[in-house]
Amino acid sequence: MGTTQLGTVPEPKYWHLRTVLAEALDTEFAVGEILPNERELAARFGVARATLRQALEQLELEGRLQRRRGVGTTVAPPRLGVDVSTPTHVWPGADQDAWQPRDCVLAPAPAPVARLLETAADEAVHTVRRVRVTHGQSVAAELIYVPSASVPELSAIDAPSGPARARSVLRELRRPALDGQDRAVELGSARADDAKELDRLPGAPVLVVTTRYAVAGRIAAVSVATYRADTCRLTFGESGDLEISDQPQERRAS
Amino acid sequence: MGTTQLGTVPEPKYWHLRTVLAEALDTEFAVGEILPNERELAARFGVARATLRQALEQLELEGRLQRRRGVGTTVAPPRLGVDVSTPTHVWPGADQDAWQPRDCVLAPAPAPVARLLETAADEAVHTVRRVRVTHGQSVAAELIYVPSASVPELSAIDAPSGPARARSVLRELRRPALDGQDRAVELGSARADDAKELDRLPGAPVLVVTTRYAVAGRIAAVSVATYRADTCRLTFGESGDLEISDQPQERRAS
DNA sequence: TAGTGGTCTAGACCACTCG
DNA sequence: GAGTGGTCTAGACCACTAA
Repeated sequence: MGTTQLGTVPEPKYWHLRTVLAEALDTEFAVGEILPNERELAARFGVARATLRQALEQLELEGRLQRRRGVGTTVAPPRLGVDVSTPTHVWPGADQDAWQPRDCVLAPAPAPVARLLETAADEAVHTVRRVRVTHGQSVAAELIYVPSASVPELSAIDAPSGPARARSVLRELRRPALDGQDRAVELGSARADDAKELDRLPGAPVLVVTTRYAVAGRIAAVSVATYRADTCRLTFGESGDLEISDQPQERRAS
Repeated sequence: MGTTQLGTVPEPKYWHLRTVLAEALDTEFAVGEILPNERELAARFGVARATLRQALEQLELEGRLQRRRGVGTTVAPPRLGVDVSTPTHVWPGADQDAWQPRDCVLAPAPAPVARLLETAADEAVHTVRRVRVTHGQSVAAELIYVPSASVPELSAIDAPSGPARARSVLRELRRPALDGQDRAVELGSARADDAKELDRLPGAPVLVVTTRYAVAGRIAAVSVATYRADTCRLTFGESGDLEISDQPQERRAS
């Protein structure tokens, strides 16, 4: 038996369909244009609607399509480059950045966050919720967790809730000198509350950026920001003008 | 009308199933354990197999499950933290890093890459392929594109192809002084060749890290690295020991 | 060869948007 | 109310793995 079988691998229909559609998007459609509806596309390609949807899901995951219930499927614009790099010693909300404070509650953090903060699982922490808006679009929702022990002054804030309280907490947060921060990016799916904020359905793919803020050698705060994976490209450094949105074509073997 | 309707939103079955399964994973299963097969699980929960699969797909996307055809569905270990931060002035392959050179060809770059390099779409560029291995696992596949003009010495390399040529090219690449680099992360789906290298099926979700290398104010090289999104968490800075793998629980509204 | 996940079908109904 | 995408069903067959 040969080592590599060339013609014997039957490509799944939905994968082939994805390729065909991707080429059509490049050549026959403009950004924002509406595609024929799923039932018509499925009929046109001679496949079941579920199969056609599998191909569309791929293209949506790659940021090339946008689908909205009740409206239709449109050709997505290139992904927005969103800068997530920060000066090492700057707290969130330090200056007029792109974030809009939404609310702040005092509640126990989720278990994984509590582990990062090295607090008891049931200890209440200040939780600021804010949303990042770029080009008129909500691209990220963030939760910032601050244990009371990190910034004692927080307990003196009297605004009961809402954006006002969130702003106060962020202001007080700037008191302690920040040693540094580090960051991790991973794939996740939007929880119900984030999905609503981002105008997506629950389960939509998101890029989760977890940041730890260190003060005096300890983690003083943790933020978990979820970015829309379909419309965003996270940039670090001065790479805001990067223009990679298309998938590279299939390469030829050597 | 009230501002928030609590019981009126019928949660999709697959989403509810995802939650139930996620809790079961936390409490009843150990890492590596094999779940009952899909047909049995579907029967147990009284749903169609397709619906059950939708829930499993979510959990796989979140890195909590691993599914292998012919084998079964197992509980995934926490995601590997993979450091993707680099000193600003260091070329790839500069020292003994975790990458294994595979091959190098001289071929036209994909259109989006050519745009980044500011080369003609049909101009042949040196393309190094290498694979990143951590803990005995292939976690990323990378293509490094270097136009001949950037490093003239490359044309003198005589190794025809294979890892030897790839190593030679990476060695010559270190000649010009690197001004700096910048980086972007976005969601993509694995092409056939990358999927094979990463032991995944085509279309599997990947985190695409695009790096531009600047020399004398111009982009001298571009690398596109695709990381397995299911098993990897990309870390920047000293955050290698971050331990966020679970999704935060649903939070209570204020 | 038995058992697993992966693909595919042909329907049905629902939730949402918009004219 | 018409049209869209989202969810769901109950099957079928295929590709792959391992005993």
